[in-house]
Amino acid sequence: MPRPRHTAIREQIEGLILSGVLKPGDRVPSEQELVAEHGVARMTVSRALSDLVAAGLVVRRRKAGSFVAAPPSEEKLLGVPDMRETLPGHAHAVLKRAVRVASGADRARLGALPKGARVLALLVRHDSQGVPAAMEDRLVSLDAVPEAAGESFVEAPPGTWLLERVPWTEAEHRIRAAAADTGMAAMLGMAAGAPCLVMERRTWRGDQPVTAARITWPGDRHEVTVRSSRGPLRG
Amino acid sequence: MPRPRHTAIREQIEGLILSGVLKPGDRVPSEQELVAEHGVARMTVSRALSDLVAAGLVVRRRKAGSFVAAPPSEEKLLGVPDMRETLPGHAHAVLKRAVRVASGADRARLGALPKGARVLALLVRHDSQGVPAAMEDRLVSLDAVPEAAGESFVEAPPGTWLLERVPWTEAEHRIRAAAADTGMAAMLGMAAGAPCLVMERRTWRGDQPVTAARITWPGDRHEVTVRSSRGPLRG
DNA sequence: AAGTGGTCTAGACCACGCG
DNA sequence: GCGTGGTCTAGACCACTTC
Repeated sequence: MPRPRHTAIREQIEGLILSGVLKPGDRVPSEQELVAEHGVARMTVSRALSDLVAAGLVVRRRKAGSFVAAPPSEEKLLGVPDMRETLPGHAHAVLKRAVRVASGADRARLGALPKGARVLALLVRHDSQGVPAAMEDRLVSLDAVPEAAGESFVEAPPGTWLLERVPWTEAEHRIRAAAADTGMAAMLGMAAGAPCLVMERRTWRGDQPVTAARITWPGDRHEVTVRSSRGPLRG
Repeated sequence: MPRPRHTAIREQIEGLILSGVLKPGDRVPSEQELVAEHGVARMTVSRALSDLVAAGLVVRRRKAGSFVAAPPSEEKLLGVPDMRETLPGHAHAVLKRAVRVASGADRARLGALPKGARVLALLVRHDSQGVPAAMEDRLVSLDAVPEAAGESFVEAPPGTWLLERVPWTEAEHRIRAAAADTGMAAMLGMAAGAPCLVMERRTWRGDQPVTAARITWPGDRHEVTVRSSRGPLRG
């Protein structure tokens, strides 16, 4: 069986979700509909849908149907929650905002982009109770998220905004410690040379790069936590 | 169906693995044997075994049978691979080694331990090509891993040794940046006050704490990377 | 009440790979 | 070759939840 039929059915729906045709909350076909469409037994489509549940792409509710799942919160992505949720009294300010054709450096950060692709570059300061808490330096691929070009990110910071809209399949985080340079120290209200936690996060939708963010926290004011368990089981 | 039968079957085998009755590489009953034992259809036990594959506890090979999976490498646990694999020319030295009744501080680090439980405390320096690369400060619960009491950790460093022997189900990592104090700076051959990456890792087997490690790297010589993808699918 | 998913059965055929 | 797992079928009964 080179191509299990449940795999084909799963991938078809997966494609609809990852391509954005089906958005979070949208209904996906019921088992009966899929049985009729593909001419297979119900257990076969049930397996396809169960696998999508295990992948976190779909949630199923009896009587209601199956729906595209909301993307996992940044909280679950890593222990770097939505800034708005962890930082008490969170506020943010967009310091720079530019749309440009991706430079070589942009392509190095974001990954393989087509020549001439446009990106949105953002510099955001996050405050907690009036005190600077983190700097966020972010690139967004406008190929992947064209609607970001018209967004001001005044209401929701870019991380939150993106996670609400763009399904991702792969994420990479690189975390290191670095001494604050004078510019960073000034923006974060700390001594130059003091330790900072620097996280670079990149996310993809399939093979397509979505966004790359470098977030810098004063070392003594933040901690990243990652929890893992062996294997989420199916629903 | 308050208790699906495939769940009961899965949990029975899960228990054998997590309790250590079945060790990595051991054979688990074949589908036929489980069918006979539980009096269910083959698809039902197949589902139980598939779920164990998804959880990473079991691997299945046609004709050969199903086997307890090798625990994921530290590499996969987080991007903090086995020191021996990433650090070129790795060597390690056990600087301190003590068995003691868990102190209050030990219990705080390791989590809920019975009163009077004994722990193994280790201080290990990791070198790369003769240069100090990281310090490891570790506690091991001797309730969870009694055989650690008689181990010298000369051949394999404790992280490697533990991962080869103890199946874990939960892991937590906390990562922060800190300035090196004078003692740490001296041991790692760096300037006092320079940024360090500090990772605290704790692992559990079920509810039982297994080990807690605090690993400190010079900030400019190491980076932690975490890769996640949405949902491993079943095998 | 009716539609949906969750589970289960008792078969079946096939692919793979160890012996 | 033959035991194992991988997939699939065409039914079935039940639980849950919305309608």
